[in-house]
Amino acid sequence: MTATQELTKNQSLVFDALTRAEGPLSAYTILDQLRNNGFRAPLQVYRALDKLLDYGMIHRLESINAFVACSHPHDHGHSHGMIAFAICEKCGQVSEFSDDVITARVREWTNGNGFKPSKTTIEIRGVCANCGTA
Amino acid sequence: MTATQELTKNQSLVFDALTRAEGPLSAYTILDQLRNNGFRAPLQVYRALDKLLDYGMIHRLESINAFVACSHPHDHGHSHGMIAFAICEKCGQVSEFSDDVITARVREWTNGNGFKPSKTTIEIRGVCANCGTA
DNA sequence: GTTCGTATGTGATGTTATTACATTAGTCAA
DNA sequence: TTGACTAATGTAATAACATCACATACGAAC
Repeated sequence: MTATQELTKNQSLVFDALTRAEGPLSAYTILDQLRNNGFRAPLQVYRALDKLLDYGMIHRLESINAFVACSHPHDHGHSHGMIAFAICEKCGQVSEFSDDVITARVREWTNGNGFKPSKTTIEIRGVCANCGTA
Repeated sequence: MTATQELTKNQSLVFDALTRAEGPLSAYTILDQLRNNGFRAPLQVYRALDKLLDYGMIHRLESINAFVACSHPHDHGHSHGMIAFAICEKCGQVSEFSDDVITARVREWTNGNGFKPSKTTIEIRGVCANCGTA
């Protein structure tokens, strides 16, 4: 799965909504935006979100219960490491970055403790440069 | 706020419930455990949790909507850095650690990007050593 | 004792996510 | 073409998590 064309109808609608938004959306916000496209129930959104997460095309922001389109569309899994998110609590903007040192350091801990990681969440909430100076 | 004695009645009850548990509990699980102590409504739990979070005596695990007693009771704020959690998806056990390198690396990013962090979440979900070998 | 801040009690409501079950559509093989 | 299988979808109900609004009680300061 590498291109939007291979998505199903519902998956495309949800992915497009997230891409248009340029910021995180809750599942229910997506649902409301897609009512004109025939969406009636939360499950239609959640099912699409699950697949898009599988495909690495979107991310879930655990600390705010919202979803955002991946900002590195040509590197879906960020194959080399974990991703960190900086979430502005004023404007909602999300910056996505990955850091090899952090990745290595986390892996050190998990290796040293016999812990098999499946998913790692790194989320920094605060105020972005724009909102901080304004 | 440094000792359990200074907590209010509800705060003590909630904190004790979390301490007894030796693992994360959801707000509603705590509520159910405290019904015999006069708890009737979620807000009683959430208010106590908010305070305990303020005091640094407990942590909130964003990725599983649960709360856990701080495992470093003599260093409530882990004053020097951010805390990471390794959460076992089999047995629910949570390991808490802090890593200066990760802390520094995150701070580098935020400084470099003019981002003022207020709260940072690092949660590793996976399978702990015990559950992995069993 | 009045005032004020903090804590508490209670019901209703808001928000996020899942379960259960029915239906539709596509694929592949006999 | 039919049948069997799998993936996607539709829908209603419910579960799980969290907050709002308002009333009451308690304790310290004056």
